[in-house]
Amino acid sequence: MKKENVLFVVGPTAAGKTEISIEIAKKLGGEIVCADSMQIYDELLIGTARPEEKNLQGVPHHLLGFLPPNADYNVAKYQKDALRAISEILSRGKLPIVVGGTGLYINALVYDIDFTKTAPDHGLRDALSQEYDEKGADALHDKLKALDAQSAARIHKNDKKRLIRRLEILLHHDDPGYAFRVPQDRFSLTFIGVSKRRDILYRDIEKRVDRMVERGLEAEARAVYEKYGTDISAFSAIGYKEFLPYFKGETDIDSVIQTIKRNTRRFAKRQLTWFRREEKIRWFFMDDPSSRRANLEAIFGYIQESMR
RNA sequence: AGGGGAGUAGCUCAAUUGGUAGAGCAACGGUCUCCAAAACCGUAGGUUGCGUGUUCGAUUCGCGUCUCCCCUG
Repeated sequence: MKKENVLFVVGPTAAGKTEISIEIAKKLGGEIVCADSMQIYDELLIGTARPEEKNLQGVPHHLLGFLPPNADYNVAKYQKDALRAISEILSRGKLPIVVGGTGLYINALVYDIDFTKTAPDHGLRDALSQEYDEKGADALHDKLKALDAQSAARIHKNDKKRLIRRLEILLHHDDPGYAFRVPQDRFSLTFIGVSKRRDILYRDIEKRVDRMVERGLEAEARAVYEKYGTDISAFSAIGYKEFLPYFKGETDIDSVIQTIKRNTRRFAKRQLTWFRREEKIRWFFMDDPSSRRANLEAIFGYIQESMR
């Protein structure tokens, strides 16, 4: 039986994924599934560059702004939600187009990862965290080495979060051998990478941040801050957390804007690093707005060829 | 013009009594399987403005020169 097609549109922030994915959806009869860890939250509109309703052009979008900012969310939940959205879209005979720049969320759909047998144990995590702080990084890292040398080699001792998570899994299942990065085989996947030459991407990031500020980013960040405080994962979004010192009167707005630009640039770089590893991605560079049409044609061509 | 101060990494600045240069930011590479716009690791970069003198040895001291800043005219 022929596997069903799922299209992925990935790439760094500010490269133009949103616009292109809508064009693809219109042309191929698709529906979009958000794979962006911050655009899933409601009330973060400007700063996450979430497409506005009026710009969706009738293309159905899923998992976009569907959670309150104080929701407790993670990859495991995302995987479940996204897979459900994908099945629903397929059942309507439409093409699912997963669009976003959150590599981990993408991987939860691309690789065969079962989160259900490794549910988080917060008590154990706290205990391990305390042990890490008291006995030092080496102590926990040695512990991991004894249980699973392979993971220990991959996880740096200072990477507290992963160290603890890995130990958590191992202490719950004494089987250290788990398959890492095994491709899923339910769907036939096609990957479009949308990017720009580095200097152009950086320039466009700065322009976009300036535009966000003009559109009222400060007020939006303040509203989220006053309503939910800082202790929610949504407030770790770039474009929000940077306002904290400003709200406390410790710095001026210009330095906030500079920091947002800097953090966005760093973020884009990390995204590029992440996706660089995926060899199946076919990259398209949107450096020049005047060649937009030609790029779209090339993308359509590639999709057609790939999904045959 | 005179007096004073400063020239060191792309930027802002360090460098104990002279022992051939460090940090933050920026840049670049990488990791990533339940907070991921998070968290973490790493790399590179400088004829210390230029010339000259003293010295075993000069970013450091002397002289000259160029540039910038401040003050006075």
